[in-house]
Amino acid sequence: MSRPAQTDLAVLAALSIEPMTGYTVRDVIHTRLGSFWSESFGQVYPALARLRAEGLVDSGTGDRTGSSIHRLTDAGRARLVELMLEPPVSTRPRNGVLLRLFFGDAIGADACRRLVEQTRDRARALLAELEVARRETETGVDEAQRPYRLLTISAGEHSARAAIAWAEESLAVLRTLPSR
Amino acid sequence: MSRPAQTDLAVLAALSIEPMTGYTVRDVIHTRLGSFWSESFGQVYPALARLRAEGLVDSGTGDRTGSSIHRLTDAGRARLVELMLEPPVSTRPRNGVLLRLFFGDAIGADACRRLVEQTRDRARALLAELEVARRETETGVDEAQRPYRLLTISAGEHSARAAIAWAEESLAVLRTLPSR
DNA sequence: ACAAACATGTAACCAGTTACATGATTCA
DNA sequence: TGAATCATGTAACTGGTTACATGTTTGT
Repeated sequence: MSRPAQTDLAVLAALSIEPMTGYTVRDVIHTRLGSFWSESFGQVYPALARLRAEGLVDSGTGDRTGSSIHRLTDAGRARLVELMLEPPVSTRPRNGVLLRLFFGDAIGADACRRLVEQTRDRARALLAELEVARRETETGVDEAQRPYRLLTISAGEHSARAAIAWAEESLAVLRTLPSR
Repeated sequence: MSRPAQTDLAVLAALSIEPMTGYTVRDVIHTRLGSFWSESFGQVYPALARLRAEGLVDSGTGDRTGSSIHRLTDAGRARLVELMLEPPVSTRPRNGVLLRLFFGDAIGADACRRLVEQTRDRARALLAELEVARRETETGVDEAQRPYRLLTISAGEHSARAAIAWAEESLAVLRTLPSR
């Protein structure tokens, strides 16, 4: 995969839902894909300019003064499929909580407990969000897309439930260790 | 957290196990923390130079010509604790598999199935690695550190098992969808 | 003798965030 | 009227990877 093809993919994919402004592209990515993807405005706007220059999106004037609505061209749709079929780029892992727990003896069980509790609470919050997303998807999404969307929600649910189970087990262990 | 404090933390933490060369620092991070952390040589060597300049590590000559053994100073040990107690920096999520599955309708169930199978196979391989790590940790690690190390192994196991369960469920769903 | 592993470091590049600068529209 | 949201874009920075360049030691 060439340049910031990751961002290109996400932007083209967002536009495949429907034509929208750059602001909305970022917003859709943020709110709908937020649990597994992210883009900043600083990425989205240059990406749109690049994609427009390559003829992959076509930008018309939007509702407001100065705003533009971007829509996929046929070439853009083809490029989207092309990028989708490329092997996913896996970013190197960087889990600050696990790094700290691995060397947890240096800060003691109490400090570690707080980290684990935070992880658990975030997983719970995510699970609650996913519950909402699941309901919305089961009613408000096109039948062809629905099973795919549900797959990603299910991934989040499995992962969040695993995190909660791990956190609870870990807290039980940490309570038996010296607090430092 | 200031400059590349993430890398400083990982390097100082590695050196807290025992004094070692830069090469070994990277190797320890790669092999022992590999499932949740990563550093490249291009990060480790400049970090060591910086930490040495700040008096946080002390570098003596190693076994080979040109090699140096780095060890934590008292200031380095204090800095390590300081960094460990700072809130973990969470990197924004970027899961290429879920991004593709969300828009899976564009490439069809067959292509998605391959992605899910790959995810499942990787999780299985990780689980096997963690099994080895668990055995090594249960026998070969200092009693004070052992429970903390096991916590991180357990996190990997929970997450891998969740990924496998999700993948199997998802494959069942995908088999019912048109292949495109 | 040769390959693999150990060892160090730099330079170029790239991906991505944050902050800044600016302004329009909507709604309470 | 003022705050929140919608909207666009740039610039500086930073965190990180990859590739390059170089050489030693160990083990087969």
